[in-house]
Amino acid sequence: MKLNMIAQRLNLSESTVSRALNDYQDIATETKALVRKTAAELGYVPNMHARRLASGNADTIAYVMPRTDGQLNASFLGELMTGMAEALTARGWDLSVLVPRSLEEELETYRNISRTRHVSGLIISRTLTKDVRFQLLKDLNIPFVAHGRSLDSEHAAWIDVDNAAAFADMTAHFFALGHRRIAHIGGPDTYNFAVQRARGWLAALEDNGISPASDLHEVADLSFNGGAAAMERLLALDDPPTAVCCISDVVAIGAMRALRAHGLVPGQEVSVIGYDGLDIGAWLEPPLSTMKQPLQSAGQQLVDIVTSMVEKGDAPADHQKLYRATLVRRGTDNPPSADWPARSRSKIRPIINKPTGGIGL
Amino acid sequence: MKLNMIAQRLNLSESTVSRALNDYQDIATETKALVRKTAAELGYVPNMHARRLASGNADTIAYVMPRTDGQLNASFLGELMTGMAEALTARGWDLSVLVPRSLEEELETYRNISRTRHVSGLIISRTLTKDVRFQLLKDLNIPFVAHGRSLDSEHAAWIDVDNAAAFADMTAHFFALGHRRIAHIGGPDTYNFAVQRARGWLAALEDNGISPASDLHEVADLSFNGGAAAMERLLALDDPPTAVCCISDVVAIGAMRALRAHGLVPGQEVSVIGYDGLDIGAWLEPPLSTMKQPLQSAGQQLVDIVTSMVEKGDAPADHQKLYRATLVRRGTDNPPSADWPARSRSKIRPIINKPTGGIGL
DNA sequence: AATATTTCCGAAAGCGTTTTCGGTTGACTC
DNA sequence: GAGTCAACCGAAAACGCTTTCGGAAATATT
Repeated sequence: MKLNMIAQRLNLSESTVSRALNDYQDIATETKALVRKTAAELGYVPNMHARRLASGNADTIAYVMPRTDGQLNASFLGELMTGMAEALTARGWDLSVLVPRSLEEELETYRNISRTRHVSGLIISRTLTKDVRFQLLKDLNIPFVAHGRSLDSEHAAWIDVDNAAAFADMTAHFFALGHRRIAHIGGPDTYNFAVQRARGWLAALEDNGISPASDLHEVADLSFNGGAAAMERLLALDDPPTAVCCISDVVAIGAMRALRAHGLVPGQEVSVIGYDGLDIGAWLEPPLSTMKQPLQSAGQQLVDIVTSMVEKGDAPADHQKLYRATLVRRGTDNPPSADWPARSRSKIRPIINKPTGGIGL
Repeated sequence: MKLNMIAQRLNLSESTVSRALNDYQDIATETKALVRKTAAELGYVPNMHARRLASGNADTIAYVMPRTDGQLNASFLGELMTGMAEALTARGWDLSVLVPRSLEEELETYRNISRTRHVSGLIISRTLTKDVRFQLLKDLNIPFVAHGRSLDSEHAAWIDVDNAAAFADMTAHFFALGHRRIAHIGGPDTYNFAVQRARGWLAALEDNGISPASDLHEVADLSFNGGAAAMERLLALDDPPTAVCCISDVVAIGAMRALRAHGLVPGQEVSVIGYDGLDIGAWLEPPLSTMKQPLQSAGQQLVDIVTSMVEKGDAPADHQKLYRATLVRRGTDNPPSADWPARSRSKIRPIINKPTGGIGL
């Protein structure tokens, strides 16, 4: 089952067999065929370590998993990883997973990789507005592609959703439905996508001749609780919004809870649209409208890009792709209600809003 | 940055340096210290491929990701992988991910691994009642640990939740609340956990002197739709249940939707408890009660087990661990309602129940 | 017909470790 | 003071493959 066995059997040299299997041009076509046939017969599988040591290529792509901020960014994760793994195994490459505990550890890992080259390329995600990784990876000369842009990603490879367009669409949709007080619950602007989404919302408002009221822009933790808290603040306004653009479905779900806590029905007094297209949204009461990004193939794409950079030495900047998210109307986006905000506004009071804690059996 | 450089610098042989770094007993303590110091100074990092080729150890654990049945087992996935990755990097090992497209492909992958040994151990999950992988991996002599048991797992290493106990607890809890018509929405019995959970439910019924009515045992797809459909069937019964034990939170959420579609409120006319402890459950209306399994550390555990089997050659059967799930009461488990089932039973009719499909913008 | 080109293959030097096997020392035993 | 043992280290052979280089045979060029 080693290379030399198949060489012996055919009275060829090891090197010839090796080159035959690797499709070198200086091997006769029929020799190649012969070698491949007997290789298959003998069930030959090359030893990865030997191959990698000799060639210097690791044939491995590492996915840098975001340090879980606790969130279920996860439904996402499964699809993404499946896509990556499939694309890689089709090529005979390995998928490795890195879960750095801190930024410093992450950067240190990158430095190691650049030394040993035991990973040929990286896929990073959860990009920050200002993200030092871009510069470091470039300096270290490690091929990589980012899932999401950054201010520092100009010369890097990335795929991303057009966040601004998505939130502009979302906002314009609310406008078309008749809404005029359209709020936005965004995220910390260390996340680049948070900045972009806020920008899209703002642009759409201005395009439609609405002067954006700064009190309609809330910043929330990217969590259920964060969404709930932000919505509380919006409801406490003198002139609360009739529609809310939420930075994520998770945040939107928190916001829905806050509405209910005040006896309001999402999509009735206050319309809500989330972002991510989580399946679960369809099963809420009422079903949550959302923007869905096409990430079924994102994993594939990312792998294609980074392998191509590794193999063909493609320039990073040749690989920048922007996708559009599409609106999925499910139930929480409707025209504004006539009797909202009601006269009896005094009834709206902040409410402590925590999910019911678990009680052990 | 190679081994020989640090050897030259110290006037030692490569082999001495190597053994020093690997803590061999036949190297003077002070020599070791010296070697390690200069290794650190020079920023030496061993070449994985060379090391692995020479030693024959791959120092890599592969996680076999379940072919996504579409479900959001994903929040789960994130936690699990984080745990595994952390435990492995602490040891300097790699985490690799396998996503086989079919069973046959999966088995073939295992055969390859047994040849090349480019993976030292496996972590498999989503175990089936009758699961051929156990026998094959044993025959191939590949160290592995399963996340979940099987009929074939007697001589294998595994960690699992006590599914039977969990569903017995759940059922007993319903009984204590006063319920007597307690249904179970289970899964296909190709999944071992489905069998165990059904068994737990059944056992608790009998323990409490209830003769289980076979019409109260539904089998569902492990999906939102599956849960909804199963609940529809239960509601169509002449004597519908007052409480339902659901095999998963996802199924439970589908069931809740079905209840609402009939104007019923989960936890009022019909109580519902799910399983998995998904965070999202707390944000439903009403919040879904559930059984939570302690999978925070499952990844760690799995890695500990499999690495120990690889390194110390531990016997698989020494590593079998059962955990208990705990009830998290949130809102859908309450005493039975007096006026249910109502006399006006004729009102209950099957309803086509699909989530509102998305409409593009 | 002699030379120049291809076409195809073998030899051999790596790739950077690990690991076995002896071989020197110096200390210890009697 | 010869022999025995430890303690410590170096030489060298793997590990299984890739890749460069040169050479022989076959073909094309003039």
